[in-house]
Amino acid sequence: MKGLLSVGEMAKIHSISRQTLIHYDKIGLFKPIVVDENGYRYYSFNQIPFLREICYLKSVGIKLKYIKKHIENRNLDSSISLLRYHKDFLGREIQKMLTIHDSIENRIKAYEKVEDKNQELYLPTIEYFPERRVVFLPYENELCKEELHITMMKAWSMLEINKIQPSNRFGTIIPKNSLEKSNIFEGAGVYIILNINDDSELENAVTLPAGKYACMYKYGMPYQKEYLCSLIKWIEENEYTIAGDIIDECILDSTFYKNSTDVDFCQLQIPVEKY
Amino acid sequence: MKGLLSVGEMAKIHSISRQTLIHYDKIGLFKPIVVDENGYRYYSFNQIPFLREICYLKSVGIKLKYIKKHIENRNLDSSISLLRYHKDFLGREIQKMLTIHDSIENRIKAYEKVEDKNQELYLPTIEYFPERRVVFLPYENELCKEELHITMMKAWSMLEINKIQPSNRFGTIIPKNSLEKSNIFEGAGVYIILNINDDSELENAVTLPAGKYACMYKYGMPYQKEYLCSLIKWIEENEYTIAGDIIDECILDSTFYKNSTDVDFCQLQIPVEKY
DNA sequence: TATTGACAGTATAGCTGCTATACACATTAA
DNA sequence: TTAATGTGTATAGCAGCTATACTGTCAATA
Repeated sequence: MKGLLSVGEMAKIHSISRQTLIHYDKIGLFKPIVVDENGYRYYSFNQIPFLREICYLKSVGIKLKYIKKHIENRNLDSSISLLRYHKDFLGREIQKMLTIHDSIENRIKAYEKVEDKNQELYLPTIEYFPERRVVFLPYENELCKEELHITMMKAWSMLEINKIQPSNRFGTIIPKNSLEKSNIFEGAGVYIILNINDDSELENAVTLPAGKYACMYKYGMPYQKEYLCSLIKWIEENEYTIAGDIIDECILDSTFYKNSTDVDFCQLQIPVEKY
Repeated sequence: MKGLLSVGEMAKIHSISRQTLIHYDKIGLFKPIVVDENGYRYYSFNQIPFLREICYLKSVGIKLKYIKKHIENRNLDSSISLLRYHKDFLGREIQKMLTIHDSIENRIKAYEKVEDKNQELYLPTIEYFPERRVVFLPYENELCKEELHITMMKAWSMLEINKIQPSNRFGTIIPKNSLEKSNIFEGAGVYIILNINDDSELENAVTLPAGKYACMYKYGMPYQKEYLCSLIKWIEENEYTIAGDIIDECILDSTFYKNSTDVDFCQLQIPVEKY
């Protein structure tokens, strides 16, 4: 048809598919000015800027629904407000993605560290740890696998509710002064390390002090006391004293092992002082 | 069932819906260890870390398809490479979104500028413009509405092919030395301004010089010569000389006007020197 | 004139990761 | 006995198309 463009031509001009134009016609977003007796669609040259604008708005991520609403009654003010709204939305999305990007990077670093350390199994060493801010949640029942998993997930949910990306660094804290009690897990609980740049205010936030820690890598769950006893024995033999609460950090959880009854790969961390 | 968790419990622990767990079962991503005679699903506590990991990977935007592939044969190396791959992907996505964010901001600024300038219609003024880098594409046929739209879209596509976000600042350039010719549009073509931070190498990139321009806002298409003539007359009367190619910038295209036969809101920009 | 190829049309399924709905059955408490 | 709660299945819907299958139109060529 002379002076008009077919679907194919219109599609090609805008580098979109014929089907897309048919789709836009169906949803009423962008209709041809003429449809002939065979149902063939024809567009006018004047429609080119409209389709271009639709394609632009689509390309910046605005939903067709909103484009449709907008394009029907387009003016300078409505254009500005649509773009402002979407710009702000994008800004928030970018922020979220940066947070996730960081979270992944932290995880990768943690895993890479494990690759190096995997050798020194059951071997007591002294390591320095910087200050760590954690969220802490006490166990409510006797410590066992079930209680551990459930409490862990409660702590995890607490972070999610506060829109904090949980790190993969978590474990169990056993209070120093519970070591003398009949139940050494009295007052114990799970912790999850918060990212350094995370300054969210949290009720259950606790700070683990920087300093020297007697450490030991081991395969075993926190409720298996034998490794803890062996490390405490080493501390005494080497003329250190326990300077604070005991940390049992999960380095690789059971998802890394085929057999689901397998235990975690953990690191005991006991703050020490020389006397 | 004792020692096991029902769908509802498992869902609640992980802050996901029952339906989601059923869905994961169906697609084989995460299955209960026991299904009783009524079809009731039961999960073990040991499965908690697996589901947590699935939820984490999902939350950072990894597709279930890839999570499934990964989780079946999970180890330290595969975890690191999955995370690295996704981190890089995210990085690229963030870059794209930043570019779009900029593009929107530029557009908003341009529209805000129009809001101020809308008054001075048909009134010649002198404005200073900084250097502008543009992509230029000559008209191939006699200049008319059709040729203008088609050429404009060709230029637009060129940018898209080179993955450059087109700006909304475009128009027609008429060579200075064509003013004396019988067809003043000889050698004329469309241009689209490139964003300042855009240093892509392009065949058709041209730089419009910084300097003083005699300007006039008008409603009319570039092929309507009357406004151009009137502005040139004003230049002569005010003892300026034309110092370079004529620019006819489209400020608001026809998508801003209800009647599709309406013309664009444009600004003529003619570089001038005082003699 | 018949045939071919490039167009055009319609209808449907598929993608992703669920959510929502409708309906049926099981279990437990009042 | 009834009701509430929990479980099951099946299906549609969301967004924005893409892909496939099948049919019809038009112009040019053999």
